[in-house]
Amino acid sequence: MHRAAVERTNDVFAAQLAPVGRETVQDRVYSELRRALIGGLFEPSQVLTIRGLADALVTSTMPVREALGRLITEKALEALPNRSVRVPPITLERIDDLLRARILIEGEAISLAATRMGPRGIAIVEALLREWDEVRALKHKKDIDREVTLNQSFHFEIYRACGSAVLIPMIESLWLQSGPCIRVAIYAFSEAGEVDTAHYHRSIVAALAAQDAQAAREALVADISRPFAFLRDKLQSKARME
Amino acid sequence: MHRAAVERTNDVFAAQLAPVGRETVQDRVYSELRRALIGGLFEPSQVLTIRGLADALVTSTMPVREALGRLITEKALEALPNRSVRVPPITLERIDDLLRARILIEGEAISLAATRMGPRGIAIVEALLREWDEVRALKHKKDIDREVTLNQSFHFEIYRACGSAVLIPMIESLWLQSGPCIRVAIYAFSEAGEVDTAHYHRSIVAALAAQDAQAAREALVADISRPFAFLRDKLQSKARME
DNA sequence: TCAAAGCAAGTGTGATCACATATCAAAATC
DNA sequence: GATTTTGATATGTGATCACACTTGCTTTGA
Repeated sequence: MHRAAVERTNDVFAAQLAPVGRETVQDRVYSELRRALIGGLFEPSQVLTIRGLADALVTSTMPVREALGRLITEKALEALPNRSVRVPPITLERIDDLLRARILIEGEAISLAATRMGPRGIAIVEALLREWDEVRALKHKKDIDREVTLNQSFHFEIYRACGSAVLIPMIESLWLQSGPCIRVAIYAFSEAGEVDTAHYHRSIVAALAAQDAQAAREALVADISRPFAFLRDKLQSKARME
Repeated sequence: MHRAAVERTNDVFAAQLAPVGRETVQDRVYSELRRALIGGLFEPSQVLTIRGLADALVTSTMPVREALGRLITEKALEALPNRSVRVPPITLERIDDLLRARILIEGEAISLAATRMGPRGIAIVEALLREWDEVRALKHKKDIDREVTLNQSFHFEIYRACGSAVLIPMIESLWLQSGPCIRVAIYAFSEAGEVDTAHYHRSIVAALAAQDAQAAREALVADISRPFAFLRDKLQSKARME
């Protein structure tokens, strides 16, 4: 076929056809497992099997085993000496360890973002906040998954502005690791009567709009510390009862 | 066989037989590739193929592809849109990004370690320093690999004392990412006449022995910043020449 | 009655095959 | 002679098979 003809063809369809994407099955499995982990769909200490997940995801074992291997290297899952793999169990030490790391790294990221996030970025996170308010307005239906997703978008929209290709994957890894814990904390919130989560987020946005890095960091620390503190108390009281 | 007979057998051999270990082929491949990456055996931008590595490591493709996948998720390698994988190229932004992250996280780790590392830990790192001096004494043979290994042991022996199961894997990931860059810097050192690396390490040990977290952090920052600064200058002057 | 042996189902690991795509050089076409 | 086409080779991906190990239950034997 002549070159001109090929380009003609491209021109005709370019506007109408969406790119079909080149995502592999493995990528989809990996993304799906990540989503499930961050969303807290798996419980701490839950054992996962390759064939079980392959059946659930309607694929063969191959993409699943590679995805599991990747999640194990980022400590989102844990390889037992039996060669079986499970969601890491919650311990007090792990909670404190995760919180400290998150404060350190996400605090740094938001400090950087405070000076680099333009009005356009601010507008986006403000829109996310409004969307969240709408979800919370119709309270009758506890759409926790939706809230988790919005919270994630809110935070990562900010972190993205820090412009670090090194820090952001680390934060993702930390969210992956704290996902199963956070889920427990969220359920605890639901039982205990929810505190105003939105308040912290509004403080964060205000600090970012003022380009006040220190205030943004402090508001963020308060925001991410709260569920961890909640979870910590819960675990301790449970430990006392036994 | 009766239980008593089994235990008799165990008693007889327990002292003589070493545990045989349960490492999989995939684990060995992964470790070997990590070693090569941290040691800078691969060059930035070098493309790696599954079958090529499998031949070089004398295994099949299966363990290699899973190891590559794991290294890609921790950003030690990079997946190109062609689906081929390469060692990430060096850019000025990436160097600054990596250095900032390393200062942040390794600085925190050594601060924690300063108060938690007992005299026993101090003795170990001092022994590593003496071993290093010996290697440097016979200077005629530039045993760079040995020095890289000793440097790694020195740093991670300290980080191990911080007691964080979250921070340490992150530091390993950062070393994996900066390995290929550092190798370039080390060669630059060799050409430019080496500055006294040992000085910084002695400062670190002194600060740790005095449990002075702030001084330890500052000495560490100086230590890890130096090769990055060197590499940075080298890249900039090369960029000017083109 | 109870512990030990044996068996069967389940699971992870590694090897191999089939297939789609990428790459690159030779050949063909203008 | 430059550009396109074509074909051979190389490479990543997914499926399937074979094997070893684990696990839990049943059967056996004292």
